[in-house]
Amino acid sequence: MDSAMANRPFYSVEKFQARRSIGYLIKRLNNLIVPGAEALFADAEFTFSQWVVLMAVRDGIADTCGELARHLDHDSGATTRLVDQLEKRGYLRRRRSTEDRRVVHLRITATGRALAKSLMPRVIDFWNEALEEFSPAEAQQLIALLTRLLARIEARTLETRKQARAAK
Amino acid sequence: MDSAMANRPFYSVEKFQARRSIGYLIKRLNNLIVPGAEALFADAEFTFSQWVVLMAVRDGIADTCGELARHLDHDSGATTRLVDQLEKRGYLRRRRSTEDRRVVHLRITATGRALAKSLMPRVIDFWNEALEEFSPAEAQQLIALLTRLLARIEARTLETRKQARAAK
DNA sequence: GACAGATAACTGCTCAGGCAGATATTGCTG
DNA sequence: CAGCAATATCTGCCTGAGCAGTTATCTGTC
Repeated sequence: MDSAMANRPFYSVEKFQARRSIGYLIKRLNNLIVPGAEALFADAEFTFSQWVVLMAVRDGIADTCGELARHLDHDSGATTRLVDQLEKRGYLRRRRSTEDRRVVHLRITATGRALAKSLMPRVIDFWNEALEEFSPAEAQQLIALLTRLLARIEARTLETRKQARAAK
Repeated sequence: MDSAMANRPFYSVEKFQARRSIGYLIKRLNNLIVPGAEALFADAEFTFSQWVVLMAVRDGIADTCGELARHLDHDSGATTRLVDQLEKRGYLRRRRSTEDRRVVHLRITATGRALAKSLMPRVIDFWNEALEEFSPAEAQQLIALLTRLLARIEARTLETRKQARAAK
């Protein structure tokens, strides 16, 4: 569980192979998972992004549009439109904050909660099937490694953006 | 290295948390990696997708448009246009096959090879920095786990598509 | 308390990428 | 060898998402 010490570089120009590149693997996984998940929601006409937003609000990961956009590394404009749709269909509700009148708080409605609950088993089954040949320890490890990598790349991204802003 | 035996389900409806979901982690990583990589190529006006295509052709992962689309789990129409751009800029070349006149073979040009070579160090550095706190064993493990998961989900996707086609 | 700078949400513009259909070619089957 | 299904590529269309700019609000400074 403890993080390792600094090492010499993992990749090198000579030995690099696309197939063993994490970026390649993640891109392909994403390209498969998104439509795969959307197929699960086909009868509800639900997008994977919409699902993620609904779950993020339900689980209290994000309370406002901005937080949502930051937590999902998503454009804030696109997030606004995503929330528009979910609100129009009655799964979320917007409420202007009283403390800071710029922000709009998001809350899942009873309908939204019911929908999330009814779709959840499909998602669970999808992932359990995908992980069928993984031991619990391996699944845990995969999640832990991805989480660490995410934190690392997130920090790097913030750093880069800060530099870009300072350059202006 | 050996794969584990069948287990009871890893996820359950009660304990599911978005933050611990592999789909969520992969989506976020993808959302960070794609623009991050594109920033590396900014001066070459290169897309991450274009980079992946160029590398796939260079490394012989794919020889034709169709293979490319399959290997990257990408739309074939979009792939055509990607190749259009890379060809127009002189990085790839199309050549109609003589054995099967439907297929168009792809080959990287000297210019394309030179570009790939010149950009490679940036990509290597990006990933080595991202993996700085991972031991070589951990990095290997992450790649191995992602590869297994990819194979699994890929098989499932093919199965699903076959069923969908049979239903017609 | 006026002004500057930051932040939240939203809107118009543009474009990559997915979907469905068109065309050319091949292979299979009777 | 006629006909039909499958395959490879390409094209038109449309949606989703990123970018830049707008408005409203807040915070900090002098």
